[in-house]
Amino acid sequence: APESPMSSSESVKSLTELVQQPCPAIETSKDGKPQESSEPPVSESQSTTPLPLSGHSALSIQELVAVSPELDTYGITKRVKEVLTDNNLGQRLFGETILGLTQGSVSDLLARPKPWHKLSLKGREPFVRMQLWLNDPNNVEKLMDMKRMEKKAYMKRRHSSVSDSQPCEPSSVGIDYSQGASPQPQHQLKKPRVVLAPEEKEALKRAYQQKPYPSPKTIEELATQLNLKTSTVINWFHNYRSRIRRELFIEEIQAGSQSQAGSSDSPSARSSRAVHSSEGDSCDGVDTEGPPEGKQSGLEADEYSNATTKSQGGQAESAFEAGEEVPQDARSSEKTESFHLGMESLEDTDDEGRLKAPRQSSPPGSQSSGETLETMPNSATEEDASTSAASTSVLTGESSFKSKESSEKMLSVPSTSSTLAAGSQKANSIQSLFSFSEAASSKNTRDNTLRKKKAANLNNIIHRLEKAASREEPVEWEF
DNA sequence: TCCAAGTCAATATG
DNA sequence: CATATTGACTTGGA
Repeated sequence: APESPMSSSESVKSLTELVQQPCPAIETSKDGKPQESSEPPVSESQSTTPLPLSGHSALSIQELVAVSPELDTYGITKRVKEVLTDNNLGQRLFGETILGLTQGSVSDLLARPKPWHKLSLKGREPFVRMQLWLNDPNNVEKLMDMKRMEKKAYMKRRHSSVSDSQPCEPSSVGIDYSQGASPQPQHQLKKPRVVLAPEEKEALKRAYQQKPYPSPKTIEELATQLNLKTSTVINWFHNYRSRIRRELFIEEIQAGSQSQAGSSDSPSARSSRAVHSSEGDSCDGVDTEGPPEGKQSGLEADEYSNATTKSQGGQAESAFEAGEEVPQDARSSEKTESFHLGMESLEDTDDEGRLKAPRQSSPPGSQSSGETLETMPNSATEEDASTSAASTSVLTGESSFKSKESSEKMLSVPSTSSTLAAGSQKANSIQSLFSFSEAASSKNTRDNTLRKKKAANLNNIIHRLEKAASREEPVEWEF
C-alpha cells in the first residue's frame, strides 16, 4: 500500500490524530479504530517477526507511519528524554519494550534525531512509536511496572533457582531469552571487534577529505597502508559518511532559527582547494581550549566536518582537485594516486609509541610475510615519488601545533547543483525555506562557528532533497 | 555491484 | 549500574 491517494478518510483521520504530536491530549478519543493504546490485556498477537510491542494488530505501526503527519522528531526526542530521566527510566528498558530497539540505538536516536523528511519509512517508525507512547497517559506507569518485574525476575534468578517466570503481567514481551548457555567455552571465534587507533582514524579522515568516495583501488591502498582489512576501510567510509550527514541534519534542525547571513557562496562558487584551516579564531569563544593538556585531553567534538561531495547530476563539473583518475596533468606515471596518510612527523609528543595491538592480519598465525609491524612509526611508506602531487599533496594540514585534530575545516562546497533541475518553484520554495531571510541586519549572531559549514552544505542538502522530491514522496512536504 | 539508512552489539565513558 | 560511541551487518534501491 504505498500510498493511496486519499483514502479512507476516517480511519486515517483518527489515526492521524492519535499520533499528532502537539500535545493537547484532549479528546481524540473515540477513535473509530479499535486499537488503542493500551495493550495490557492479553492478546499479543505476534506478527510475523518477533517484534514485540505495541500489540494490536500487527501491521498497524507501519500503516500508521504511512499516514502519519509530519512529526517533530527533535521535539519528540526531547520530551522522551525528559520523561525518561524524570522517572528514572533507562534507555534499555524503553528501547526494548517500547521501540523494539537496543540501548545503543535508542541513545543514538535520542541524541541525534534526523528530521522527519529525511527519514525513510522504517526510520520513522521509532518516532511514531515514541509519539504514541508520549500520548499514552499510562506510559510511565507501564514502564515502571516492567522495570519492577524485571528486577523481580532478576532477583529470583540470581537468588535461587531456575524456574522461570512469566507469571504475571500483561504485556508481553517475552524478553529474555536467557542466556544460559555456556559462558565462554568454545567458540573463540568471536571476532575481536576491531578498534581503530586514533592515528588510523586520523589517516582515514584525511583520506576522506581528499576523497569522500574513494575508488576500490584507493580503498585497497588505504587498507594496505594502514594494515587494515579492506572491508574495515569500506565500512569506515560508509559509517563516516553517514554519520557526517547526520551531524549536518542535526544542525539543520537546531538552527530552526536564524542562520547567519552572508556567505557568499553564490552558485558556482568553485571549491577552493585550499586546505588551510587555519582558523582559530576566536570569536565565539566557547571554550577555545586552553592548554591542550591538562587533565583530560580534550578532543572535542566537532569531528566530522566537511561535506560530502558527489556530483551527480551533470557530469560536467570537474569537481575539484583530487583527481580521480583522469587528472589532466599529472600523467606521467599515473601512479594511481597514493595518499600518504600523513602522520608524518606528527607524533612527537605524546604517546607511547604505540604499536597497535594485535590486529589479526593473517589468521593463520605465522607472520612470516614480512611486513608486520611498521605502520605507525612515523610515516611508514609514503612517498614513492608521488609525483602526482599536484593534487594529492593535501595531506595533512596542520601539524606543527600542539595537539592534533583540528585538521578539519575546509569546506568544500558542492557547488550548487548546477542548474537546479527543472526550475520548478518547488525547489525555490524549499530553498527559500532554508535560507534565512529576514533579520538582515542581525547583529550579533555570534555563534556561528560551524554555521559556515552548514551554509556550505546547504546546497548539498537542497540538492538531495530535491532529488528525492522529484521522485517518490507523492505526498508530504510541500508546505 | 555500489550506496545509504537502520540497527546491532561490543566497548568506552561516566 | 547507565549512557555514548562505533565497526559491522542487514535491507532496500539503482
